[in-house]
Amino acid sequence: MANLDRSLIAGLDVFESMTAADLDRIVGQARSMRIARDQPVFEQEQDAHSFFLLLDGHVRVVKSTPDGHEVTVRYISPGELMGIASALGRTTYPANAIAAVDCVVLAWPSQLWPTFATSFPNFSANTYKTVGSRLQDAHTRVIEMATEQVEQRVAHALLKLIKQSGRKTDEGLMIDFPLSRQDIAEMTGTTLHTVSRLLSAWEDQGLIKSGRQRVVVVEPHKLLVVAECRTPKG
Amino acid sequence: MANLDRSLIAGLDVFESMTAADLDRIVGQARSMRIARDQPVFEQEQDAHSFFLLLDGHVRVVKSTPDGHEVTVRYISPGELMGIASALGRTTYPANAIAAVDCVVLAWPSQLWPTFATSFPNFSANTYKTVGSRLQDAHTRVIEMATEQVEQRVAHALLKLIKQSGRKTDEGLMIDFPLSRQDIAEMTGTTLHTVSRLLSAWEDQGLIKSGRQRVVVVEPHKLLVVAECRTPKG
DNA sequence: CGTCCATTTGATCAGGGTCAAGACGAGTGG
DNA sequence: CCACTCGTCTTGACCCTGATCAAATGGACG
Repeated sequence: MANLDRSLIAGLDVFESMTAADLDRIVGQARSMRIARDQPVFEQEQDAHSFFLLLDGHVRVVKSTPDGHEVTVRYISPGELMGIASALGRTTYPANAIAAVDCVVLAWPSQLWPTFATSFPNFSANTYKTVGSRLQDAHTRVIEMATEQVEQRVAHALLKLIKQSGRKTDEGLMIDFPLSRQDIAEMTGTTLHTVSRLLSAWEDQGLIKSGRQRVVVVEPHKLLVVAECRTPKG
Repeated sequence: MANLDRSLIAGLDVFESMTAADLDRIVGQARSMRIARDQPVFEQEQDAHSFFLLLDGHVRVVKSTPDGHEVTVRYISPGELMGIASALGRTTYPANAIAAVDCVVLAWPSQLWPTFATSFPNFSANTYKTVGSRLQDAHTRVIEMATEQVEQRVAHALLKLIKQSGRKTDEGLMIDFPLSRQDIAEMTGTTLHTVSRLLSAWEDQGLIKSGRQRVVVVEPHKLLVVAECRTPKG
């Protein structure tokens, strides 16, 4: 619980242009936690006692519907905030956050937020900028779901994932956490069957390589052509 | 441009628990504008010079895609903020805002936001609460698009509209601004043809009455049954 | 009275969901 | 080290929802 150093968070976007002293004050009130793969960081409808910063790993944010569907809202990468319900006046978390791999997170009690917001206006502004871009992302997804074919949505989803979590390998850009066909289906509003067919077709065309819970994009450029292909409705 | 009184905004959610003096200071820096029906309040990609409060009327917020699609993000009702890009660190508006009927709005220059945020913490917190619920709405729509049939999405859309803009009449709850089949289609990611067929069917069943750009929900309860009907995928 | 736009309705058809079955690979326990 | 099991992935066949194409109807307004 001790020995947290400001070097953990210095350099991250949300802490941009803050003094070392402020970073110390912030980090000093955090506790760090390890979350094992497939374990929740926080859960939908739970009391939002803390907000979090992902230091290492990848977290999947999923909303469950009453009728048993799961829709993946986004993946969180290292350096990103999550569970910031308190900054938006909510008292419960709106979704489940599941560790896609073993993770390390920092956690602050939610009741610190009002103090942080007034004491560190830069931090506050950067946080709301994050919120703004997530709102933007959500609207983009609504638009994709409304106007694009499944093939384009899946292509866009893969491109987004390699942009935010792509790791260069000799074969191409690998998504560096386990990602099943089912996971992709939950991101794009389709079924694992359709995703499987699409990935198989793309593999035949040499656009990607894939295996069990693993996807490598070999030809991002050509995949982008698929994603932007105009065969819309309307 | 003068004669703006705090009574215009007192009592609105976003100005909850603020003093008369603060309301005066805020309203004193606004200018009021009339926007004629079908005219823009602000436009996508434009420099976000101002943020707005809708005093009277209804505004449709629409995103246009490069390939000519239009997706309606939400309708704004009197008392709601809009164009608050500046509060989220954006410099341009993310969407078009079109007056669905003749409107009256208050406008503040965007550069006032940082001052407002620090001077009126209640106003700031309430604004971010609004942002939070819009993020929530956006995610709800993603989930609807991913898991529901068109019929259920259209039913949900109508129910949302009567909840936020329903006016009681002797026939039922009327959506009190012009709303075409095309408008409903743009909210739900379908076509005007499908919407027309659904509304016709519902009219035959006595759930609604409708006409040119006009929808009255006669049996909200039964419509809710349609909206919640479980015939999902997965 | 004529024009324009919103709406209705029918016919067709394909994208992709559903159902079904099997193959593959990883981890486990004997 | 091997057999077994379980979860992921693949692939085929079928069919339904809802998009597309086409055309007619009906108000509203000048």
